[in-house]
Amino acid sequence: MLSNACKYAIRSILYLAINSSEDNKIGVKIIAEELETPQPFLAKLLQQLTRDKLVSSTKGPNGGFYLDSKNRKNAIWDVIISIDGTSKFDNCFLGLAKCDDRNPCPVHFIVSPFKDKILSSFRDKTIDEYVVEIKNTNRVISLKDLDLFENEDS
Amino acid sequence: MLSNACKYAIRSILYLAINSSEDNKIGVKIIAEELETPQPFLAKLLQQLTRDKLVSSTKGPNGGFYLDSKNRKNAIWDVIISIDGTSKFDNCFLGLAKCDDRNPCPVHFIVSPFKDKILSSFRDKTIDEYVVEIKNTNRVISLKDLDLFENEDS
DNA sequence: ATAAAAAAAGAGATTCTTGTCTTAAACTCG
DNA sequence: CGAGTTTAAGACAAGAATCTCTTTTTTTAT
Ligand code: FES
Ligand code: FES
Repeated sequence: MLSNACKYAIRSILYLAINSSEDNKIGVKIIAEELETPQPFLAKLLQQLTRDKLVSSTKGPNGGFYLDSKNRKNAIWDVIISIDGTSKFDNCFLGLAKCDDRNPCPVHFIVSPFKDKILSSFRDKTIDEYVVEIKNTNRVISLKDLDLFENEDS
Repeated sequence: MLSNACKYAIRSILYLAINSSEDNKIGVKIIAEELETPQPFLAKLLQQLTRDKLVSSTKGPNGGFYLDSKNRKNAIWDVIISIDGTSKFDNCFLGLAKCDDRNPCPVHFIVSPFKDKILSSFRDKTIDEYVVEIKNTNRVISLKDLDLFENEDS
């Protein structure tokens, strides 16, 4: 559904939302290590996001990427638009030319409610709100955070 | 989620399930036209499906592809395994290394129920059963069938 | 000023997916 | 048998996605 590029970008934005500030800019190197993504490739993506004003950056020593308060008012959806475009969300799951309720493919009514949900999750919440939700519910973003509950079987 | 190749393959199987029989084999050319897919590419896919005994074929005049009663007992899931493999269904939507309920990414609990549904739709029904469902509910398979209800606004 | 640090930019390499082309093999029918 | 038809197979080509490398520009700190 999403390209690798877009997945990296979303995870970067969330990472920056949680860990960065104007006083604490983070370099590509760190971000790439934390998210375990290819470094120069991620750099390209961050450049793209910066061009589209979804993240902020400064050069030089103590420079790096961060989110200012304006950036935090955007939605994940804006990241998807910037990197992947929206076509993958509009297209039919089985590749038919059109996807709508009146000419549904065999899985349309399974796929369609899911699309709506994920869409509203990405589009109707600001990054800020997203982060609050992530913190409240202990969601994982980077890879290194995995297996948080390794030894606490429920 | 699914590759083009896999979408073509699924649509072909469904097309053959509805339109072919041992007495009515269908050539690649016709199938490719009906589904509006690149012909030689589809031929490759049908060869692959034939190797995996998901479709049947005979060469020569009046030859072509068809589904025998054994083929019809398979599931769409078998097509996906044959063409794409299952990894796309196992992987995390945001590209994290593992996808499970204990280390959920921010969208895990949105994506996960959908995966279960689509999976059971593909895995727990035979092609035969799928076709019955398609016929009962007027689902669209090829592109040419689109806009069936053009002038019957509900 | 100068040196170091970091992003920006652009060219290039690799791999994967998609798609094409050509030849071989098998089958049918006259 | 022999001509025609259709799948099978394999090599090949184009394109996109992914990833890398090098150079330039900007900023900070000394
Ligand atoms: S028509 Fe196929 S997903 Fe909507
Ligand atoms: S952990 Fe991301 S979808 Fe399950």
